[in-house]
Amino acid sequence: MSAPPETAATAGRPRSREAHRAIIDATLELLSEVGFSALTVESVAARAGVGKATIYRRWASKLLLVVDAFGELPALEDVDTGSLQGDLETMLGRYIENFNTTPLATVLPSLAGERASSSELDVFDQVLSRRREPLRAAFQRAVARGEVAADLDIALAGDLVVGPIAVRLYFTGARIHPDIVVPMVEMALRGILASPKAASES
Amino acid sequence: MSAPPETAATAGRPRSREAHRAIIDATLELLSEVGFSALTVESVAARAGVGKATIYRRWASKLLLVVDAFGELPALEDVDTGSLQGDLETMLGRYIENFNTTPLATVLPSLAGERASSSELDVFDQVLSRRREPLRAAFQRAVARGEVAADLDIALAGDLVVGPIAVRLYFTGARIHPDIVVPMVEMALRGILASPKAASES
Amino acid sequence: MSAPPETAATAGRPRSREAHRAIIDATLELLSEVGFSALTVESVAARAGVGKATIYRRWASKLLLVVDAFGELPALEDVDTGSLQGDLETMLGRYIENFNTTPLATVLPSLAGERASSSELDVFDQVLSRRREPLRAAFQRAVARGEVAADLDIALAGDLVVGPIAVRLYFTGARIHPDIVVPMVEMALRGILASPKAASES
Amino acid sequence: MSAPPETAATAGRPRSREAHRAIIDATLELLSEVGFSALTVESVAARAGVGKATIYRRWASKLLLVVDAFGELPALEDVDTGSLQGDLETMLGRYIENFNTTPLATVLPSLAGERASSSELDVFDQVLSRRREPLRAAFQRAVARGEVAADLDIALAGDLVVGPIAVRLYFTGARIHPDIVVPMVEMALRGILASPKAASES
DNA sequence: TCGTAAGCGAGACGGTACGTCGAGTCTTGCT
DNA sequence: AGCAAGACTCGACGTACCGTCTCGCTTACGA
Repeated sequence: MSAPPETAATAGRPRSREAHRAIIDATLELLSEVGFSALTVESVAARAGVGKATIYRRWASKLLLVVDAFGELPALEDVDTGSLQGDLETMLGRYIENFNTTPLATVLPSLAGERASSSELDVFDQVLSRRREPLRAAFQRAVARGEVAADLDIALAGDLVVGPIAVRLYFTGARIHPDIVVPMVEMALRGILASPKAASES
Repeated sequence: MSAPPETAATAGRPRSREAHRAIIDATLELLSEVGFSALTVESVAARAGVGKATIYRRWASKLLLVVDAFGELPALEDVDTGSLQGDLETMLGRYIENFNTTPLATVLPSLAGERASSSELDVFDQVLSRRREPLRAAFQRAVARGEVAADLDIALAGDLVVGPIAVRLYFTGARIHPDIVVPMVEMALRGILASPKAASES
Repeated sequence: MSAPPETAATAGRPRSREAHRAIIDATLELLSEVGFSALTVESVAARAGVGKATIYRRWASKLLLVVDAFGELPALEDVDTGSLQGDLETMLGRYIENFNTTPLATVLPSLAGERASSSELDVFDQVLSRRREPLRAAFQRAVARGEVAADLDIALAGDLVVGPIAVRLYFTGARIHPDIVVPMVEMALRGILASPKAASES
Repeated sequence: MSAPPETAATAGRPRSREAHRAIIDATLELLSEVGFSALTVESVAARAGVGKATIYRRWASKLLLVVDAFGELPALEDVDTGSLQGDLETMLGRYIENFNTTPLATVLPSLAGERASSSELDVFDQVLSRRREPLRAAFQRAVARGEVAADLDIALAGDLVVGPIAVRLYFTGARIHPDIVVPMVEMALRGILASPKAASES
């Protein structure tokens, strides 16, 4: 992250926190309004009441600015309901709400798409994996509770749960309806819970 | 699609099929070489040995050109092995190979990302749903065989199967290893096959 | 213009002459309306109801077309009043009228200007010298009458008479007022008539 | 003229004087080499080592740029020899030399021709009249000396002297030979000096 | 307390690509 | 073979952004 460094000992005028905030805010506003590919650094500067150099002093490129702004958008939020199904339904239900209340639904695909053809977006990977951390945590709790097999491929299980949302988000112009969460989690969870051994026993 | 229209009787010199092909081919080549966001219409024109106007006469924007070129990249390929699991493993296995042999792995996320913040990509939706049609067909065969419940939500089932691939494609820089297909299909399929009714019966 | 030709003749060039006229007329109209530098061959073709190829079959370039069209604009008109002064005043007076009734005032400078930086306008020279021929003729009559010195540099004399008009036409946006002709001719003529010998005798 | 304004206190980075000079110089060079109508803004930018936007920031069009560059080409140069004839012969003689040493011979007709069909060239008029100022001054000195009639139409007299040069410059591809100056001035001057009154006296 | 080093808004800079337009050529089918 | 229509290549247009670079100013720290 490029938050104003705490490191001291720098001479000269310190970087303005207000400018930093104004830039991030303007970026998020504009992402909502015009989308990612129509976003220009010049418009961000104008909206934030800031010179372009002030932006480039903090971020090396427009992309990295947007990645940082994206980092302020709501991610999966950890919830411990006591059961895996409860955790997943709550977490994903809340997360989906963000698609309608923040530019997340456009920014996330845009950045992911850009990452595919850009090499400078290693940063993006870290942001993404951090954002999915609560999901991993929920699975680990389930393992600890003995709710799922100990040798469960947690990464794959996570992808299975999140997959349908990703597919609809990327491949569909339509909004994702919140009601889909329950059947979606249910179906994915059956696949996850029914370990091969259990399946053969039944 | 902007394939030369079947409508006849147009006055004037007809549009050149060679130019059309050369443009699409150049686009695909350049997508492989430099990726989507570094692709320029000018470079396509130069590579195809074509004037820019000839491109813009056919496609209103770089984006629509790329969508059309994308339409020529390999999609899911229908295979009927007799079992749902066989179908899915074969289809997805083959499809994943394309990520390493075509620009698909960069173009698909790029276009999906662009669609999120662009309104002119309605076309893209049609292309995408056509490309997924074989998946739907495989599920319908399974329904006909009684292999899965008749009231299965086929769209959701499809998303569940494809989801993990999408997640890894979009959110990871890493290549998708072909070996993941078998466990991936297995896990998804367990969720799909274990219908609520069957589960309560057992 | 697309009405079926009345000519009974079969193949060949049934509309050839009409097309030629239509092209020249359209060119002159458009020169009046939009001026030389905004004139496009495409607009001429459209106005004339003619294909571009039909124009290029006759003229090698837009410039040569305009030169030809220019050739149809009124030139100096030979008049024999019996005296040099009478000839010049009449001829120039009439000529100046054309500046207000034809696109001459814009086309002539435009072509002259183009000639300066274009090598293909040799043709233009011939057209120009033909257009000035009546002036030369008037001077030769004056020589024959003994009205001017036999060794008069007729070319220079012509330039002197026409010069002020040229200067005003080229260097001034203002229209040339017809009343200027009389004093202009008078002043030039005094320079021409007062031969060095006559001057020394007086 | 677009010389850097004297107005102070403008925010932001000031416009580069070097860029300005480089653009004008490149324009003049290219005018010499390829002529007016083959001059492109892109080539000027390339030659000057400047972005196109830097040119368009200063001049609204190629035409206005060339007008400004033209303003730096040598004009009539005021000379006071004591006699009108001496002044004119010297001034015009020197001026004609410029036709062979600068792009003047092509730029002047080109601009004049363009002015005829373009409304944005009001600027050009001012440049032209400033350039002819020395001629007017010479005539006024002659009036003061009593060398010519006090009521002489100076504008007309100027046009008469300059006229033959203009005619040959515009209507002839041939170079203007310096030797023509003496007879040309002589003939024009006789017309100017021989006032109507003097003529009637003789 | 004051110099100085860096940050600040503004906006010009060199580039690069955009999407448009026109010149002059070529290719249809019709006459 | 000429014609109207219109697509073709080429190349310039004028615009818009990118990321960098001055300008003339604050603004805080350290001497």
